[in-house]
Amino acid sequence: MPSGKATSSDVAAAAGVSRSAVSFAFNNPQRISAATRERILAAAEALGYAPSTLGRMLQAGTTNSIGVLLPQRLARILENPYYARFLMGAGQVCDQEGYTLLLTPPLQDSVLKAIPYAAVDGFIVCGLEADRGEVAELTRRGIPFVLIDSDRLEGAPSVEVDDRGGAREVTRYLLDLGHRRLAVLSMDPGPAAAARGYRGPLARRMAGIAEALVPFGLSMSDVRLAEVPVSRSEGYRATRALMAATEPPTAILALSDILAYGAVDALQELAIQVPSEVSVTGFDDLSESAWFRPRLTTVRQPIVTKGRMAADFLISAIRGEEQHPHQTLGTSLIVRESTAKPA
Amino acid sequence: MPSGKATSSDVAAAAGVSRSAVSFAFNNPQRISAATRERILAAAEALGYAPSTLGRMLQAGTTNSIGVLLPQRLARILENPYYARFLMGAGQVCDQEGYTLLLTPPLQDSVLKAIPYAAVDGFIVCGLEADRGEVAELTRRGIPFVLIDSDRLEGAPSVEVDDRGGAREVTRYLLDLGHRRLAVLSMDPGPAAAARGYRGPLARRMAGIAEALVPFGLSMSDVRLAEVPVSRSEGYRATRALMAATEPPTAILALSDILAYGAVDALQELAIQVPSEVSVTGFDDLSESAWFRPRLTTVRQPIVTKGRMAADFLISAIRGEEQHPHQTLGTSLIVRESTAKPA
DNA sequence: TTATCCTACTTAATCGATAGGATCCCTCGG
DNA sequence: CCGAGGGATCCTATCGATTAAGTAGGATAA
Repeated sequence: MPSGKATSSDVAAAAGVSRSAVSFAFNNPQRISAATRERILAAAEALGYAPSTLGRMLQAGTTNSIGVLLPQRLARILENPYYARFLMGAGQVCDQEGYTLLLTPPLQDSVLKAIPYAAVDGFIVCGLEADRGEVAELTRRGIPFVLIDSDRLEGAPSVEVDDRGGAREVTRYLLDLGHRRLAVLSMDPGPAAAARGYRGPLARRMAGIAEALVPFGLSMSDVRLAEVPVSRSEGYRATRALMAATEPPTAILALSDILAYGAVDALQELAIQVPSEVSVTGFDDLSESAWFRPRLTTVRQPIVTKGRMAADFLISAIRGEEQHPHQTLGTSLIVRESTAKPA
Repeated sequence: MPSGKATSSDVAAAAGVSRSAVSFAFNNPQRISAATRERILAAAEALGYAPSTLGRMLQAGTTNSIGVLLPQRLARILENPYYARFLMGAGQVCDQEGYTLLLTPPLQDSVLKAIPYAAVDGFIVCGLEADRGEVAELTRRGIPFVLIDSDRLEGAPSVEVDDRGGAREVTRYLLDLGHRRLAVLSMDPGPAAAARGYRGPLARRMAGIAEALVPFGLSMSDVRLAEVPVSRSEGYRATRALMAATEPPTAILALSDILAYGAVDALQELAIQVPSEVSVTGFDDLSESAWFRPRLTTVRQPIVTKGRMAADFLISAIRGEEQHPHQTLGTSLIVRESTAKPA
């Protein structure tokens, strides 16, 4: 048997029928006699025939697959529990609706280049910061998409989070406790940030922090800022550096739980008590944060819901139901045990 | 502009050339004059034309995508850090080779049904326990695949782990420490297990445990066994039940780090000291386990390497290079702080 | 007996793009 | 002025399946 090569024509020839008959045998049994159907199926079996996925997709014009356009390489994305949870939310909807999930990382470092290589019915576009070439490209291709972790954009559905409010709240909380020497442990905004300033969630969080500082007569220039890639070890390293300064901070406000974990690691190693000597806060409220010791005070954002909603919006768009829904999800401050009044 | 509807014929008509010319303009510039090319590209731009992904794939016979055939729904898979790490390994290779990664959960609870809906060049097949219908189906379709977390099978490349050795080693370690009342906290083998017995990694781990017991004059009937779905809270619940027994175990041997975390949670809540009163071991050595308190003693399996290797084998198979490589990866016992001699 | 209707298929168009080989046209040498 | 050469361009088969529309043959009804 010529492995994997049998086509519907081969089966048709073997069974002495036309290709249409073969198709009917598989998809439309009532349009063909039982006897012929048997004959066709037998021939198919003998030849090891299975209908080509691509052929069917091309004809049907649908892939039953949704793409996730990622801002970074897979290896980086998947080591981040944030994305795991986000994908979980999107996955819930996919499970229900029978879609598969195509992870599409940049191709040759270009998100744009990756688009033509993904056979999907629509995209969830994650945190694109740089230019908006992607949006134009998707629009011109007529592929539905939903924006996530980006800036709100008319004409495109999106799911956003109230990052600004969350950041404002946690900052105010620390200030209310009496902290004045704050350090912000932020994710690396990438090389483009110098030129264009912050974008998306990071911009909103920074704005929220700045906002909260005002009533206390402080500004961003009064807080120490460390920008590092999101990983526990980077959080650790940055915190060690931060604490080595004269007048080290009394509170570390991390913009990601992962970074906060690293900060606590560093403090523990330096034998600095959390929270009695230094307070630490996170952002995200990953499930691990409740188990973490000390239990982490953090800003909860509904990551799973975000994923679910993005997938929901996308599927609506694919079906041509809704046009351009926007949704902003709330955040909430979860006070646990990693924060206290300064010594 | 008729959004997303422009085809190469439309462009050809608009530019006054044939469809081939359009194709050349995009893929084979040297076969066409610069002037015509410009004209075609201009027409394409005006019409909002972009070559159809599916069309190209059908013609090229390649999708640049590899599928991961998953044994459970996406929502379940993605909440398990084990899979996140595995996918990360596979993702590293995809990044390098320019493949996308298609997550393919069962369709209507059937792994088999999901296969025809995935347009991929090959599959990584994860932990299929039930029957082997999938292998037959993939073979008949002529799609390359690699088996993971399964039983070794001639005629199909696979990447396995020495689960048996790892389980034997950790069991012996606990016995050597002096523990005699062991509890095994195992993952739920699913409904089929009653009829067919254990399969794959679980079978091997159980065998390893049994093997280690022999020299000490013990057998599986001397250890308590709890089988639960892999989640921290299930580990917690099972452990509470385990400890409520008369003569509770002095050591809990979990077959997954996640379950071990849950076990420690439960013990801490019961104010039972780990490791001085009860020892706990895991399996996997997730990166969190080194940060966990007490630092978890566990069996390390090279999950990321497994993912990388699976993807490597698969891509070799897709390119028709290697035939049916098998690889068995080693495990190693990582002794940390969650184990000690019994009181 | 003939018009009518089904059943069971077949024919052919369609989904979009790619590329081998044929064809066209221009230029240059003889 | 004609033929050869060569670059530009076009024709058409192909990838593999689906499905609207058409047809042959038999059964049914008038």
